[in-house]
Amino acid sequence: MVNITKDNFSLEQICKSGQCFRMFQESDNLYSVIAGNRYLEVEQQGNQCIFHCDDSEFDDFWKKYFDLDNDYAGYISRIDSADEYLVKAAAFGSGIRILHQDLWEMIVTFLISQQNNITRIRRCINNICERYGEAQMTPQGKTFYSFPKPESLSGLAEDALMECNLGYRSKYVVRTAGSIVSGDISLDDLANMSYPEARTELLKLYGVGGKVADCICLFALHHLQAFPIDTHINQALNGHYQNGFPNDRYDGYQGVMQQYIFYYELFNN
DNA sequence: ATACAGGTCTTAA
DNA sequence: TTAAGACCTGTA
Repeated sequence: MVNITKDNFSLEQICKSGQCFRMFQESDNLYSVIAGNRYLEVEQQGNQCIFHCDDSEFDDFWKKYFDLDNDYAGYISRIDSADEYLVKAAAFGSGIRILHQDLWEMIVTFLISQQNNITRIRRCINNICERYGEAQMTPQGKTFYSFPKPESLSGLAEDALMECNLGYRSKYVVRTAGSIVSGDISLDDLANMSYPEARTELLKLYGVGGKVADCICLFALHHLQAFPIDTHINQALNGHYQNGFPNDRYDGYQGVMQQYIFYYELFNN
């Protein structure tokens, strides 16, 4: 067990924020997270958190996964006080963190996310994990499924994932898996690229456009300057930033602001 | 019923 | 180069 005190950290907000679809609310204050072959349970009450793992696993993996060493209070403090909308949005979602998630998982997840809703995206991810992932066992004897590897999906018929409810996105995922397995696109190379390089490279994948590429850059590669523009963000831009979002002011961490806006647009009544 | 979800691709001017 | 249309499917 690892017990920490942390401000600007909310499991509830992270779970709802639509960046991770392998995090589940088990009860009021208890959440579970699957990342690769790892399974974690975390409890939170106020700013007190208990991670159900040992010190070394926390230090080696989960601390980075939850971006716990980053100064989110600092990001919030630098918000233009004249920007009432952003001030409110950041206050509303002040416990959000940009997670460090697996690159391949984020590619598939955000291929599936397009023209889709969060509830259904969760179901799609669960379906492909149960159908094509590997069954794993927690020390407590609970079964969970790992995320399927590219090799597990690349050989499928292009419409095979429609049985997992992916709809027309099935062929995007199957073809993209093929691009990875063939070596046409290298996950290792992507991980070592700058934001503009990685974004350009990701756009070569079938089904990946600008918005999905930005989500992958933000949630897997941790390029915090990525600013995915979807239908909700567009609405906010039209309503509050008719001269465009002030990227210069938030240079290098626009992605954090994007998450506050996205979360506010979705969940503020 | 009908519009809409964390869009992208294809085709036609 | 830009602009409509098509696309799976559950939810409200």
